[in-house]
Amino acid sequence: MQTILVIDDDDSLRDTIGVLLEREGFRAILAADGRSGLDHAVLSKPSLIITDLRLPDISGLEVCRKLRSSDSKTPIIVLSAAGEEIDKVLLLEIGADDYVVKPFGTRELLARIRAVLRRSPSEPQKTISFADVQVDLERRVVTKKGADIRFTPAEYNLLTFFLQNPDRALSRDMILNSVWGYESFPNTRTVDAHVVKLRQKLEADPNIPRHFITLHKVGYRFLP
Amino acid sequence: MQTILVIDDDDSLRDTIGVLLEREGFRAILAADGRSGLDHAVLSKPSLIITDLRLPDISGLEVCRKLRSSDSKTPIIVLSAAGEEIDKVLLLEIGADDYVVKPFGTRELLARIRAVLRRSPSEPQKTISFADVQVDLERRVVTKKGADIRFTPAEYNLLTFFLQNPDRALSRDMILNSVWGYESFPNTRTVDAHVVKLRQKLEADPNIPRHFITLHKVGYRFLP
DNA sequence: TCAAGCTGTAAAAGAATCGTAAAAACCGGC
DNA sequence: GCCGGTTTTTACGATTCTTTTACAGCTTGA
Repeated sequence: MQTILVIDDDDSLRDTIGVLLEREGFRAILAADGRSGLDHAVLSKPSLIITDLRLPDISGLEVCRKLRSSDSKTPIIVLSAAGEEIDKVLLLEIGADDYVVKPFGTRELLARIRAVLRRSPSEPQKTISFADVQVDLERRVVTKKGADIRFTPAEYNLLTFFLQNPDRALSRDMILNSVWGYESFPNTRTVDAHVVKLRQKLEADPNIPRHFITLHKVGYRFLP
Repeated sequence: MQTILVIDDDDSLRDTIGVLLEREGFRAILAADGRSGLDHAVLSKPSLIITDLRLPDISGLEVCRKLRSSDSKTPIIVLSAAGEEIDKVLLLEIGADDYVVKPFGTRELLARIRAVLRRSPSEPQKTISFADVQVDLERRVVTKKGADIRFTPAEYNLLTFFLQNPDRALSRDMILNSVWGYESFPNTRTVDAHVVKLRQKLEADPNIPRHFITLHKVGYRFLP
């Protein structure tokens, strides 16, 4: 799933865009000013950043500049109020990929977003995280509250499978097929044994699992 | 075939659009006011909804809001009279996907319809709903008025069986065969016991069932 | 109308599944 | 072959679900 960061100080507009994005299958991260926007840009590694030009602290232009000084790739769409003077050349020079004038319709904004994302194909996700847990798919390392946690290969495979299928009812057969492969068919309790390990290593209280949920007679469900 | 719901109080315009749509291979459902429009939206699960902004009872905006509160995906195109002011941000807020200003040509409307449908490809049915109840097949979750309701596996299986066979006389034997499998033949009262649970959890008044109907000496019938 | 047979329903009895630790089997490298 | 680590199986108490039971209230048709 692609993440989009929205920086705008207009609460209702920001939330509206957030809802719209989530409805369209994006993950939306919202920031009300330039500073926190930049923080989120670094922390969450969004696939796209949408920023208002006029922000309470740093201007949108400045946000672009700062972003570009550390990260040259993430595409940026700039929002500007109607009538606000926009120096298109300056914008593009600074590294904005597109701009949209308020007020705009869903169609227009989404079209711009899709166009920009299409031009800069997003790289496969390198890390996944939930709660206080981060999984670095490239280094194959799991950390909880910053501390490394060792996972055996089977545990790690099961964990990433859960992460890639959040909030879905997963039967033991589905899990065995996907994680263990079609050939091998170990006793079904194998899955349970491994889920226990995941809970012990990742749940705040393994007795009251909040992420790895049992679906009685069905299987399990992972909730981020 | 894709179904399109048209809500407009102008009889001739509504019928014109209906004819146009059918000529283009869509199934058209027509509603003259907001209330019946919402009813059709729930019952017929259209792929797209076209609604006038000004309606005799509920405004088009309100229709959008109500729709979005239960269903976030079905795209909406709003029609507005010429001169009528449209706040684009507001449209976006309530989740309209596009708008067309009257008077418009058939070509334009069709183009908008196709564009919107292209953006939201109809996915295989992942949820089933009736009245104020929604069943998410992928998450295996049942909600009533938005609130989660827990179902045991047998209850859930029975429920989905009813949902897939609405308005049909279902004998206890048919139900046992389909839901419990051919082998096992528990005492027939098992079905009754589970129907009781469904009623308790889903009927407004379990004493006066309106969805899970008893057919004396036969079995049951599910009415959406 | 009345009796015989159905159905509604709570609660008891009975089954099945799950959590979990610990034992057994496996596996690759030395 | 042995060793350390990993994976699978096993076993059993705890938990949850399913079926049966029992009785009251209904429906049906003579």
